[in-house]
Formats: sequence, C-alpha cells, structure tokens
Amino acid sequence: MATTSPAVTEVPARAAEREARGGASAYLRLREAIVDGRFQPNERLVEADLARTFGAGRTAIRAALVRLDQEGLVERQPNRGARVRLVSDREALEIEEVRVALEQMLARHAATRITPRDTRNLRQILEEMTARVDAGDPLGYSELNSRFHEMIWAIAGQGVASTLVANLKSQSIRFQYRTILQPGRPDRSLREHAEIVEALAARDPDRSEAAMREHLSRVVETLKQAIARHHTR
Amino acid sequence: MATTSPAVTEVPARAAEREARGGASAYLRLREAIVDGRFQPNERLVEADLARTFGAGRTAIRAALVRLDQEGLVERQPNRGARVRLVSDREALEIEEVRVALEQMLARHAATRITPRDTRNLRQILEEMTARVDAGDPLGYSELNSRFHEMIWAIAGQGVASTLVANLKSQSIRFQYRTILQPGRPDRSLREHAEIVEALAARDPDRSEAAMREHLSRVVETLKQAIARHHTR
DNA sequence: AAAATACGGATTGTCGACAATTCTATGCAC
DNA sequence: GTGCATAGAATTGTCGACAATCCGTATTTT
Repeated sequence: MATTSPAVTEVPARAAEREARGGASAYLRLREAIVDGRFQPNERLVEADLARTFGAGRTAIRAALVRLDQEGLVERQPNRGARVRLVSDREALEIEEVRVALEQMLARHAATRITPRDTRNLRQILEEMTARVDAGDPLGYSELNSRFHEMIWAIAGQGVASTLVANLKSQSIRFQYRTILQPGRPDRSLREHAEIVEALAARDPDRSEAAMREHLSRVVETLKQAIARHHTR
Repeated sequence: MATTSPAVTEVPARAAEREARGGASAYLRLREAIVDGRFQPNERLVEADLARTFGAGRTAIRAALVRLDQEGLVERQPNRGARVRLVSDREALEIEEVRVALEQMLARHAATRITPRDTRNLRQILEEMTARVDAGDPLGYSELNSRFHEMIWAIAGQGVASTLVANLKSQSIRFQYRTILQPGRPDRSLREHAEIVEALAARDPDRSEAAMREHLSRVVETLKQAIARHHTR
C-alpha cells in the first residue's frame, strides 16, 4: 500500500485468516514490517516494545512471533527473545534453487491448464515489462516480474506449491535487488520470459518446464556471481 | 516409539529446539501424537484437555497449536478451536507433486556430492529392501524406503529443500499405505531405486534427476489410481 | 591486571482469572 | 413435529502479575 507493491508477497494461505481487529492482525502487520525491511536483519524484537508499537497485547505479539518463527522470517531462541532472521548467502542460494524446482513444476502444470484469456494477460504483462526496460525503470520491472510469475502460479492451480514459493520469496526478498541490478540482465531476462509465454501458449508442458528452468537457472547463476563478487570485495 | 517407526519423520529444523522439560516439548509430543495418528483427522483439539494430557500449561499448548497450524498439521479457526487437519485427496496429490519436484532437485545435487561411503550405504539399504520384499514385509520395506530417501536428502546438503520435503511428508503420512499396498508395486519400486543408486554412483546429475523423477512420477500415478478407486467404490 | 563472582536491570516464560465467543440443549410458538 | 429464540455450558482469547532466565556491569579475588 504505502511503501512497496501490495501483491509482491502473498500471505501464505491457511491459519486463522479472519482475525479480530487489533488483536491478531498484529501478525499481519508485523510480517509486513519485516518483509518491507522496516526492521533490520538480526534486529532484536522485544515483545513489550512491539506490543506498544502495534497497539496489541503481549499475548498477540507472542503468537505472531511463534508463527513468524515457523515461517522462517524470525528466529526465536528460548529465553533470549526473537530477532529478524538473517538469511545467509548460502541459504539464499538454497532458497533460489528450491524456487527453480517448484516453478518448473508449476510451469509444467500451467501449460496443461492455460486458457486463451490467460495467454492474453501474460502477453500484456510482457509488453509492459518491455516498456519498463526501455524506460529504465528497474523497480517497475521487478514488480511486473513478480506479477508475471504469480500469474503462472495461479494458472497452475497448485495451491500447495504456490504457498511454498510465496513463502520462500518473502524470506529472500532482501536479496532480490542483487540480481536485478546486473548489467545486461534485463534484455536477456525479457527474452526468457517471452519464451516462457510462447511455450505456455503452445500448451507444451515439457517446453514450458524447460523454459522456466532455463530462465531461473540463469537467475541462480546471476545470484551466485553477485554473491561471489559481494564476498571478495 | 510404540506405534510406528521413530525416524520416519524428522522434525523440521529451526525454532527453539532446546526447550524446557515439561514446558514446550509439548510441541514435540503433540506433533508426534498427530503424525503417529493417535488423533483422528478432524478431531477437535481442546486446549484444556491437551494441557492435562501432556502435563503442560495451556500457554504451552497454545503456542504448540499455533506452530502446528503454521506447519499444516492442525487447523485453527478463531474462537472455534483447533482440529487435526484433514488433507483432502486433492491436496495429497498436490503434496506428492511438490515432493517429486523437490526430490528431483535433491537427487541432482546429491549426484555432485556423493562419496564412495555414501554409495556403500545406499547399496546396503537397497539390499535390505530386497530382503524385506522377499520376506513379504511391507511395513519394514516402507521404513527402509523412508531411510533411503532421507539419506539422499542428507547427501544433497540442501537444508532448505530437505526441511520442506520432511514437512510435506508428515502432512501426507496418512496416505502412504495406499501406495504401498498396490499389487506388483514392490518389484518395480525396487528396480527404480536401484537405478537411482546407479545414477548417483555414476555422479551423473541428469541421470539421477531423471531416475528420481521416473520413480516418484510412478508413485504419483499409483496414488492417483488408488484415490480414484477409493472414490468410486 | 586478569579472571572469577556477584549483583541489578531487562526480558522472556508461565500461570490464573476473567471476558468474549461459540456450541448445545431446552422451551416455546405455530 | 418443525422452526426459532433463549439460557447455560464449554471453550477460546486476552490481560496482568510474577517467577525464571539472561546480559552487562561492577566488585572481589588471586
């Protein structure tokens, strides 16, 4: 809403969605704050402080922290409190690898369920993405990129897998910018996305899976290099 | 311990492992009880009752339920309590599909990291599995089957992915028996496992991934049929 | 001076009690 | 007998208080 895009990260389904007003939406607000980067990684999350900040009781905050811990956004140590979890370079890579595996599968399924209407929507996003690249707007591009992938998840109609990727994404969101700012990436990325759309439109599962794999493998590769560079400097 | 195998499902890593005595190990014990099937699916989980049963306070039980909810083993509705989550046939299939995707990836990674010692261990498990089949012991076979796959996860050295599959497995554990009891399955399954070992031993990522995919795709297929049969009867 | 110890503040963990909500069963009208 | 309203029981949600634990600092010991 205010800061970044609204649909960038969907809240992982289940778990008492309809929550009272002040009470348990503490979870949602705290989550948003962390994902948006309003807390530093490794920053301590003191229950009493959070309770005051969010106008909730300590009980609610406590429940939220337990959830976020299980979700991997927060790290809780017995008697020592909670911190915003810092995902290491190593782990960020692992997460990305899992994402490759899952999105491959999702692409495969999407290919068997895609409708002409879906195809039109994907093509439109692709156009907008091109426009952003031409306009030199990496943030807008990144946002559309997210939309693109999320749309494929939706087409695939695999709730379990979609929830998992969404979850992983919110954990590694802090690393995203690294792969975006790579020089020469946008053009290539655009072509890769185009191929994905074509493969899906052709309703060809193997080709769709391969295209997605190709695309995301390159993202992983880029991330690897970025990390290596970041590490040796 | 009493009912089924002890190592069948590893507890998903993170989250305050060192917990006080009676206090928060409530989570572990409740989890085990659910996974072992000591609670019926959809059975209500009343906090006060659980607290008495496990000799813990309601607070601890509450935290445990929140965690289990996030984990997908329990379903919590505001003001209406928690139940053991019932995974639908549909969802069981989805879960299995995700498992295919993840284990494929894990096999690929394992192929690049496997040591001669690992190979020996895998071969040995394979032998024992053969023995179980010959002895007509499906439960023992199933247990070894789990060990086999878990060993590959360990070899792959991908903590994130491993945690996810382990988690998924505990959710769908109730469906396992359906695929096991399929006639003619054991022999074929055995051959598939053998091919996986060979591919890994050859340190061939593509072949390993393909072998795993082949194997698990068949499991999915079997599950599909079992569900269909179960549904139309 | 370095190490070990003891203290004090801050924070988490747990309990009991009460409010809020949902569920169940009874009674009443028709 | 069926449907609806209502009272009571059962259960969850939240708060405040206190105990347990940890961390940093000052003090003692060697």
